[in-house]
Amino acid sequence: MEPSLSSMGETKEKKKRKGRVKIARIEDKTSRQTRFSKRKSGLFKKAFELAVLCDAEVGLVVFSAAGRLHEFSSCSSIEKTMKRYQQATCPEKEATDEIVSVQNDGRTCSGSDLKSLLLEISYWANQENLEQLKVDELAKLDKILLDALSMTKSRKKLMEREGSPSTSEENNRQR
Amino acid sequence: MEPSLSSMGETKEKKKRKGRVKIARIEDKTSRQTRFSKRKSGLFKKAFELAVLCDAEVGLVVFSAAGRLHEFSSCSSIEKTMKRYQQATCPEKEATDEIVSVQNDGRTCSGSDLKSLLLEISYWANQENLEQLKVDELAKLDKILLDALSMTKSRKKLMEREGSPSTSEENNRQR
DNA sequence: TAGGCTATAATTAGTTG
DNA sequence: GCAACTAATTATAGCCT
Repeated sequence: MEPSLSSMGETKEKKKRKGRVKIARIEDKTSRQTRFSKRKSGLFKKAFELAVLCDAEVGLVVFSAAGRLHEFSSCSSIEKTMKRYQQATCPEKEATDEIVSVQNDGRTCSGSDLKSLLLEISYWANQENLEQLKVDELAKLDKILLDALSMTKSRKKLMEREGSPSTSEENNRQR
Repeated sequence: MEPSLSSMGETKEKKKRKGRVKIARIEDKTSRQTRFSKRKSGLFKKAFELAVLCDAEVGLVVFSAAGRLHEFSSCSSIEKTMKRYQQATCPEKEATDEIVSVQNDGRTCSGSDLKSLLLEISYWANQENLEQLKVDELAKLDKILLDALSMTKSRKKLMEREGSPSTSEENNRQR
């Protein structure tokens, strides 16, 4: 079974999966396509199972890197789910798209909201020209990361001290 | 509720999962909610991984049995994905444009690592119970933030050394 | 190119605190 | 009802046909 080229300069084995899968863009096109096909099947299966097991309504839309559309819907159509989605989110239109406009001047993030920091980061993640950030942009991103980090840090400390979350938050629907 | 194991010297099975999971509506309400919570997390994670690994655009909307909305988007907003979906499914418009088709292709790889990290962070931003992260989850997020930070740091250093504001060497493969 | 195989990684059902 | 743990199932990366 062992073909040739066993001259590996590596110190370790190179046969089976070496360790945990690194979640980063697969550069090899063929491999990426294969992975996409397999993982898409898996994702759809999971979506289906969630819908059936838990009596949920699931709408799922996926565009491959090549731009091809794949969809799954637990009910008659995705559009139906989408309408419901819009009704649920648009009694008052806010958030979502507005994230973009949250430009950080440096002190807006008073540290009370980790989520908004992370959302801000996700804004940067979607920048097309991430590779060509200018120095000041980079500095901004840097600061946000630092802020988020200090927030997780302090929260961790808090939890260790208390030993219990003790967040008796309401489970009722917020909006 | 099983009091305890009196005689566990048996050679047979313990009383763990008995067999494959049957995909059918979970009747017990408590159990259903628990399963929902766990599986929803899993589904979102898979969606996120597909997006990053395969450079896909994923939009996911879930309504729980109780009618609560949960959403995930690999880009800034689900609505964006939805617009693309509608364009893709309604060819009756006209063939005016091929806008949708080539949007994310041909990105450079130098920014990919940072981008992946930021995307990973945006996955956390989509977590609804961000306020109540568990210790190990918090640690994970922490690590990602640190990674991203070290990456912005090193890039900043690189830029300072070169003295040019941007695109010194990237100019070649600007496509 | 796509489908199968298999060992290993990852998810999760069931339970306990 | 959530969080941690464990065992068992399930998904899948890497090969191979």
